[in-house]
Amino acid sequence: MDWVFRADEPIYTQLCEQLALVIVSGVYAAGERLPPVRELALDAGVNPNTVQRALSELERRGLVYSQRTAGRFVTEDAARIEQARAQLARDRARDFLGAMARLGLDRTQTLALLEQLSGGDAKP
Amino acid sequence: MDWVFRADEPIYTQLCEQLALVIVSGVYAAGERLPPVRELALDAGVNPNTVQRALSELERRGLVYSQRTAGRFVTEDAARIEQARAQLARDRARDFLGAMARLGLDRTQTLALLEQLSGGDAKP
Amino acid sequence: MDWVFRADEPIYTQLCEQLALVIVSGVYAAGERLPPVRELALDAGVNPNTVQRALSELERRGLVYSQRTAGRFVTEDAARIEQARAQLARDRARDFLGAMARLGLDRTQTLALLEQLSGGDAKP
Amino acid sequence: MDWVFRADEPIYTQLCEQLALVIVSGVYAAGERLPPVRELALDAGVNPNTVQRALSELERRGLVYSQRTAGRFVTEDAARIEQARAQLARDRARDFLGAMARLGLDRTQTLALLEQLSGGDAKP
DNA sequence: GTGGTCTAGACCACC
DNA sequence: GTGGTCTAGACCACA
Repeated sequence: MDWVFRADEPIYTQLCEQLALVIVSGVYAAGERLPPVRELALDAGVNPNTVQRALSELERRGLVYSQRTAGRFVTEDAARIEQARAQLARDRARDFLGAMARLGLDRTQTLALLEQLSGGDAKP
Repeated sequence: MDWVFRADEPIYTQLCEQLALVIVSGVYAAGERLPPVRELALDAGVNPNTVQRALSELERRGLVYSQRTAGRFVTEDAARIEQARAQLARDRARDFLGAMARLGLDRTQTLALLEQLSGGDAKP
Repeated sequence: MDWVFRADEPIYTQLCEQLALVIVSGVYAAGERLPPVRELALDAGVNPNTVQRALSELERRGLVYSQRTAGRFVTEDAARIEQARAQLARDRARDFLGAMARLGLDRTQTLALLEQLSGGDAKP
Repeated sequence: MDWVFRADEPIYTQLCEQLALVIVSGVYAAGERLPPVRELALDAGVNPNTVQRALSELERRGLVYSQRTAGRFVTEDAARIEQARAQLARDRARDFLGAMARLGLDRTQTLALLEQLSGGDAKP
């Protein structure tokens, strides 16, 4: 993973978001064990406490659960993962529509652009 | 403006991108004077040279032009601005499709989600 | 190389021009590695940043490309080099015609002079 | 005038060259009075001694002559001026042929380029 | 006061 | 050791 953080939002929320992303993307499958906190912290270049906080939030959302001694695991509840995936997609889509609106494209134009884009690789 | 920079890309390119965005969004109209380099630098919290570099790139793209003593101005060529706007929209749309694909949504599902989202503010 | 700079044009543009010249002249062949930035800077007696800027412009023109760790290389695209060579020749020729015009020689007289000069080393 | 000097040759020779140029170009007509040394020096941003030296050389070549009290004048010998003009043109032409040779164009190709160039304003 | 250029010096990622 | 980026600070031309 390549962890990238912006300066305008707490790192732990961004970490949380990115972890949710890799989970719903299936990088870590349902029921799979997550890397230890220390390892994640080292990898992301942040403080272990920050990782802890992000994971707690994911736990609150029901995406991961922890077993005292064995570590943390992705939930085995596929519906939960699916729900999170749908939520992330919805958020992204909403952001996208907002960005396009700021660029002066209404919903119709945006959809038209996407249709057109899917056709083939237009030259950039 | 709220300038936010990520750590995975040079500041000057992000600055360039964000400036292009505010220009094509009409925050600075065609022919309008941009703030002085030093002011932008102070505002964005970066070195004037970095701003200079970003603006030079915008000048190369024909979005702005500079008058040595008077300052920098948005181009008066509306077509240029329109073209840049279309390009930015295309880039965003492409990124979006990629992100959705990573979330497991193909083109049809993505379009359906956008359609559905148009109705109103669904629960967050 | 003997680097000579005039005072009426930025160093980096002159550097760029002179580097283009040695490339299209074949001093550095297609695909060949250029000296490191720091070495060129030392050689030319300018700051490494200035060399960097000149090389970036050459890269933008497609005459050189850089590999982060290995150094900079002349493009392997012979057509690009040939195109640049033709462009330089055209520029030089245009300048020459202008200079001769300022000396009062029209096109016919200029061509005649060049023809005459071809014979051998006339007395200086 | 915009006086520009390189660093690889004594200023006085370059000054001499440029003064010869303005004379044979007719900026100062035959018999016309040249500006005082001090004025030229101020204008060119060099030491009056340097101007003196350049003018002495021009005097040696017969392009100018000095009258103790009245100042320096362009020679009234039109043939001398014409001869200098021809010499300058020859020098320039020789330099040009050399530069084109370094760019890989032989005399035939060079002449062809000039012919082609004179036709119209090709886009750069 | 504006844009533009240049220098000096630092740090980073990559191998 | 390589290219790349960034900062700090200076100077210049121009009006």
